[in-house]
Amino acid sequence: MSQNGVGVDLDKSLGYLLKEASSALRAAMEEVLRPLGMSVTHYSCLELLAQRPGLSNSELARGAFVTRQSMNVLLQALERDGYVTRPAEARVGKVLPAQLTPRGRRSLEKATVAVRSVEVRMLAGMTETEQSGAFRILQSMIHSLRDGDGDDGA
Amino acid sequence: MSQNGVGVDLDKSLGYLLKEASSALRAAMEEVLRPLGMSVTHYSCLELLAQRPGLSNSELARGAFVTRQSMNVLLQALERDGYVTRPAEARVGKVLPAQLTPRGRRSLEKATVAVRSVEVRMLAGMTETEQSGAFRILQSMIHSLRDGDGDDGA
DNA sequence: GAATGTATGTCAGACTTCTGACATGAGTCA
DNA sequence: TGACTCATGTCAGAAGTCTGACATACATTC
Repeated sequence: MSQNGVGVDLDKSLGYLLKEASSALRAAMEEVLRPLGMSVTHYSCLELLAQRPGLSNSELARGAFVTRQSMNVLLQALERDGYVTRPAEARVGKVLPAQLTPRGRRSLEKATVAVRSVEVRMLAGMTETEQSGAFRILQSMIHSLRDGDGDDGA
Repeated sequence: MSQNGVGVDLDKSLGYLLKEASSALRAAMEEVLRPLGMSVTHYSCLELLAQRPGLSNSELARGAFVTRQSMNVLLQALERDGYVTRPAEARVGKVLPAQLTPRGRRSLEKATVAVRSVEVRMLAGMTETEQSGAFRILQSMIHSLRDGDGDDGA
C-alpha cells in the first residue's frame, strides 16, 4: 500500500492532490444534494442562473465545466420541469437567455444552504491568510494551464 | 457576464475555484493524452500500477477516484489488450493483484512524460514555498471534507 | 462452530457526458 | 455584396461512469 520506491512519487504530486481534493468536494456535494434530488451539475446550473440571469446555454456550459451539448440536455429537462424558462425565439442571433422560474429559485434555496455548509466545512481549520493564499495559488494554476494550450505562444 | 451584485459571490468561492482548477488540469491532461489514445482514467490506472504493483481492482478504483465497477470495465479492456495481467484465481480471498505487462510499461512511458509536462506547466510561476503551501492547503481541504462525512462525529 | 459484518469481483441496466455533425446568425474584410 | 470565420442551439449516436444486485471470502464475535 505504501510507496514502493519506484520514484514517480504520486504521493507528492500536486496534480494528484488537486484531483483528490476536487473529488472529495464533489462527493461531499453529492451527498448533501442527493436528498434534494439534485446533481452537482444541476445545482451549478441553477446557481449560475441565480447570480447571472440571462446566461445562454453555452455560457452555462462553460460555467459548469461541461460541454454545451450536456448542458443542453440538462436545460431541456429543467425547462420541461418548470425550473427554468427560455424564450421560444432569439431576439438577436441564436442566443436564448435563460431565467430561473419562482419554482427554480425556491428549489435552489435549500441547495445553496446545503452546499455552503460543505464549503464552510472544507475551509474549517484554515486561517484567512491561508484561504487567500489558496485563492491565489489556484488562480495561478488555472492561468498557467490555460496559458500554453498546446500551441507554444512563440 | 460580470457580477450582478446578487450576493452569493461565485467569483470568490474557493469551491468553485477548486473545481475550475481541476477541470483545467483534466482538460490539459486529456489534450496531451489523446494523441496517445489514452484517457485520464486509463493513464491513472497504469501509473498507479507502475508505482504500486499488485494493486487490486478496488484499490485502483479508489486511487483513480472512480467506482470499482468502472475500474473493472477498464481493467478488463486493459487485460484483453495486453497492458495488464491478473492471475486467473486469487491466492487469498477474492483479491486479484494486477501487474503491468512490458507492453503496459512501454505504453505508460510516453504518457508519463506528457503528463509530467502538464504538471510542470501548472506549477510554472510558483515558488517552492508556494508549492508546499498549496500542498498543505489541499491536504487540509481533503481532510476537512472527509472528516465529518455527513454524520456528526459527536 | 455459527452468525455477523465488511470487503471484494463481477454482471446488468440506467444515466450522464462526450464526440461528431448540421443549420443558422453575427462579425469581419475585401 | 459576397466570402470567410466564429459562436450558437440542437440532434444523434457512442463512450464512460454510476447504481443496484449477487455470490464469495475473510475477520470478528459469541
